[in-house]
Amino acid sequence: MGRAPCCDKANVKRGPWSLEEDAKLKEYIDKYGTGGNWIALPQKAGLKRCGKSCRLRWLNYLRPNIKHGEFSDDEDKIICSLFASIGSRWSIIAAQLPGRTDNDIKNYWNTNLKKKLKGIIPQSQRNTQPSTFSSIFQTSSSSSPLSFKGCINSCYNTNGSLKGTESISFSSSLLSCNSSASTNSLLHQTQESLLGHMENYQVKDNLLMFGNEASCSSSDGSCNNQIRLGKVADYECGRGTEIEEMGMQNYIYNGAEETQKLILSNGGSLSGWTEKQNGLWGDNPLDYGLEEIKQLISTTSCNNFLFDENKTGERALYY
DNA sequence: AATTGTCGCAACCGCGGTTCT
DNA sequence: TAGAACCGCGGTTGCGACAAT
Repeated sequence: MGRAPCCDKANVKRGPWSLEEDAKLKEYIDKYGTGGNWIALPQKAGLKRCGKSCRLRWLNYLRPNIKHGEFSDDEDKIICSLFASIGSRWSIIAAQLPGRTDNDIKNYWNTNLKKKLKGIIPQSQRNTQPSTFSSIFQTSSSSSPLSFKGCINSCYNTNGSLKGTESISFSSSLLSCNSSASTNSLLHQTQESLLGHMENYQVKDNLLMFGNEASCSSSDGSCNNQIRLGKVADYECGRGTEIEEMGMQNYIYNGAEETQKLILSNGGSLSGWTEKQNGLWGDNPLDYGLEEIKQLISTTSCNNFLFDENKTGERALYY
């Protein structure tokens, strides 16, 4: 048999902690420490609380040197940088910010930082935006281990048609190497994602289409308002690994998190795709510039679009 | 002044890995 | 070695405070 149950759930108090409870818990831990056993602690301390609740209260509120209140710009930057690098691993992020708790940072992120960093223009301007913008989307599926993010950068003329060469890029931290199944799944989800979130696009027969089909007018039959969604059937892990697929040339970056890039193109050459030495491509998350972080941050928000009038051309997004 | 809506944060829930009997 | 509890984590919820109408 295993251990005895940690607490009688019917007889433990829940909800906000009173000053008296705080004092009891603090006094007990100051005197005896946690003893490495949170479950036994409340009884010893004379508290009618679950051990789990005591632990949370202590770690997030009562323990010494906890910082409350405003986050500094430096803290903002560190949070953003680390989030861009490792995602929502709040405990790790908190470890880099003395006095801050994971819960604190998580709340701060969800309620302040995301909004602070996002330059979201009103919905009413989306479809009439005449200049360059980037559209960010993310999708995830509970039925699949894949969770990926990506962006489409598009230049639109004032009439809403697409202009210039466009590119689309995706990244997935969970995509396994040389797995065509994963790749297919990714592409499938990509299409669903596009269909679900990109109101200005449609996917038909593996073609991501901008505007309407009638706008296809090239003399050679090719359409500059279409992007072919193909699969990168085979690729290698490793930073700087060069791949070629459908006439494009790009790099796959394999960082500490096994992050890899799957990049799809409209079939033409993708000039401008190079391995960056700094910024987003950097190894050290703290090397990220704030503007770049903003872009990264935006990718973590489901179903939201970020419009950036100052950026043109291709850009990869990853985390 | 009363009502409704929004925001921020503390606390809870559930899951996965670890530890213990 | 199996099974149950413990621990820590990230996601979500509930509620009080404040703002807008």
